[in-house]
Amino acid sequence: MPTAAPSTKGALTKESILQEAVQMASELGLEGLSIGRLAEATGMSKAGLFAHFGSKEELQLATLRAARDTVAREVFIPAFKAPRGLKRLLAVCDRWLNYAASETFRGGCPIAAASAEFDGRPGPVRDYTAECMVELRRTFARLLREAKASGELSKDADVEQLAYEFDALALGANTTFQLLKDPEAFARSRRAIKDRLRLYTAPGTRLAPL
Amino acid sequence: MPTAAPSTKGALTKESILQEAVQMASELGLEGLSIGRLAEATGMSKAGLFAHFGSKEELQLATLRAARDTVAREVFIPAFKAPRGLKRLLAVCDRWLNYAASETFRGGCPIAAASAEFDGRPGPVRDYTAECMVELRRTFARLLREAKASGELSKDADVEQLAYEFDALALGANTTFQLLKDPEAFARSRRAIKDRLRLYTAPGTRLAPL
DNA sequence: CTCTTTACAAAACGATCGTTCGTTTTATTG
DNA sequence: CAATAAAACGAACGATCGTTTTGTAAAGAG
Repeated sequence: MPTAAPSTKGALTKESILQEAVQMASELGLEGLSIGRLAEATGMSKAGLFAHFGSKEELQLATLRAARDTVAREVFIPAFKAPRGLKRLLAVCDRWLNYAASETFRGGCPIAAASAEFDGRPGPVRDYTAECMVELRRTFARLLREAKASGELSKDADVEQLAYEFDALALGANTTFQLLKDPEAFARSRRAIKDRLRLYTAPGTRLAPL
Repeated sequence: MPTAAPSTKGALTKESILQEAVQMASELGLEGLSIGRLAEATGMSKAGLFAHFGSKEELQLATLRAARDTVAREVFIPAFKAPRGLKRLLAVCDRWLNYAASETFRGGCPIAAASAEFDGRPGPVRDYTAECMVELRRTFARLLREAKASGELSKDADVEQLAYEFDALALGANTTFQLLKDPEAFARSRRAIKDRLRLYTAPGTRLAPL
């Protein structure tokens, strides 16, 4: 659910702060996202900015929520306009890879970055990150299940296994691209997903847009 | 090449420092690895510890080198005792996944963690991390090429593509396990690699130990 | 044993961290 | 307009960051 546009002054600046915050978090991580640096980038005072969140941890959570909203807006919502089943699954894959390849976030998906950063630090930030990460895989699994129910996907396809693999391939493309700056990663992940799906679909099935 | 055991006092304590450093880096990242915290953990003074490295960046690099030595010792060297080709490839996969699942590093592979942490921060740390990451994929590619040359692997297998996929699956297992603490990830990645390989090997080929 | 180098510690540096306190500016409302 | 509430500020807090300086004990070489 993308947050509705608010009108009050406070919520407005908070939005613009978070817009900058997600960029910083995608490049420097949620710890590198320091209040002083963020204040400078937004042209505010540390104290004024801080008051919007009350704690660094809440700023981190708000930043993650903003990133998740963006994913919903750029990936899930448009992809879900495709008809239920295989088409929708491919739309999610396609949109997510485009999202990761785009300049939406200068440092790649901030949620994926946070998941590596906080996987060893228990707390609400870690929990929320894990929830977001699981969301993608669960969506894959659900869409695969639908495709199976409708007969688009073979009965002997292991839905959870495929969802796991697609998840690893999507995230892997993001990681590889950020580290090596070589966009071939996206093509490779697309190809892997396509190849994998072909094994469980009727021969000649169109797998556009992948 | 694991560093030979040194004898001088300084090199000895430096080794014990790095032993603690890789653990910290695996849990908290290379930035979370602070000199004060590391000094406390090793029972030394900040200054005394610092003198061994001269800068934080050099400490980070030394920590990465130590982690890479461990990977060589626990994964590559033993796996390379397997005969060239498919067996050796499977040995590397198997050993790497065991390494990621083991308690060798409390927070998972420190190199994988560093690659997510530094992919947006240019400099020698980022460069070295990228080099280490590429090493795994290049090894996969080389072993696949050998397997292809020896006829173990079908002529129409895309070596680079498969190496990419195995890389994503190995790294993905590490990431997923660290975030969700569910060891099923390793079994899933093993299965995915095995399934993928079966497509390009003669029917009935043994894919132990995976 | 002596000399020299190496290894470590204690203390302090300036910078930055997250956070708090009062105050002042800016919006919103009656 | 005046009254009230919300938003932003400047200054300072203690803590920690990486780093430097200075001094001393231990280790290695002759």
